[in-house]
Amino acid sequence: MGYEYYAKGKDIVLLCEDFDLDETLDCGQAFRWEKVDESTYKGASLNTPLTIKKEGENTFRLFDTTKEQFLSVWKNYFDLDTDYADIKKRISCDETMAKACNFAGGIRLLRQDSWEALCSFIISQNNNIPRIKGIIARLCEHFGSFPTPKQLCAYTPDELSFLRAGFRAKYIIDASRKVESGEVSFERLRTATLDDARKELMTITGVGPKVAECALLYGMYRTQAFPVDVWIKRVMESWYPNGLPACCEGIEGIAQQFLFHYMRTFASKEKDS
DNA sequence: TTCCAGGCGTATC
DNA sequence: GATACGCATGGA
Repeated sequence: MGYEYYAKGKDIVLLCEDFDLDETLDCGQAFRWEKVDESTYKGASLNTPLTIKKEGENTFRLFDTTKEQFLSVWKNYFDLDTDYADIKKRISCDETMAKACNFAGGIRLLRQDSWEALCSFIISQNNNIPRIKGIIARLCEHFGSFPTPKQLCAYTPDELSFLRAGFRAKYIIDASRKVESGEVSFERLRTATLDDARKELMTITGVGPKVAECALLYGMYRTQAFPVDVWIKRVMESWYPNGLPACCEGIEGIAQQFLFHYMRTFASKEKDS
């Protein structure tokens, strides 16, 4: 288990199992990654950019990355200290879960910045992925990197019209104000009960049950959080009418990632045939 | 043209 | 507390 890494020139070479770039970076949990060729993604976490390329089976290159950057940013972001082989083994307690884990075995739950994730999922509501990515790209371009709550709360919705975020502009401003003032505290959200954390997030205008759940799972690594969208609704209706199996307890959100991917591909194949 | 996209706020009952 | 409807924008 685990991973290894070493510096090679200006880059970091990473040896890591259970890691697929498409399944992890292009699956709707993060919106700043762009596929630049068959094996390479370019993106960022907050203000740290990265180009990462798959160079071989379980081998990746992180371009222009120091050991310090790798240890302080990317090791955590890609959740490298978590043993996904062990997780998949644990949650493969019935045929459906086993198939889902086997189908997209390289999914990892990213440990994204809390603010960046909250902001991104506010933008995601009633929206499609290309547009979500466009709005976030314009946001980062305007501020030079992902804006802090302090930077954003100085703006009015009109001044953010360049984002073309529509009715969501006022929502991200309200979020920035509540985070900046401490009315919403990520430190609290990470340690509070899940229900208290949900309630606190939903004091933000434009944050309902779905966005709160996504922020908790993708931005605070609250692995019990379980966002239910149309795909997961289908999963539950057709495969788990009585809820997820007990082996998923505590990591329902990670199980959700595997099931989401499995159902989407399953459904598109049904459509083709 | 109309519909829809990883929803939410508001009005109404 | 349940249900319908509008909402900005842009691609299909």
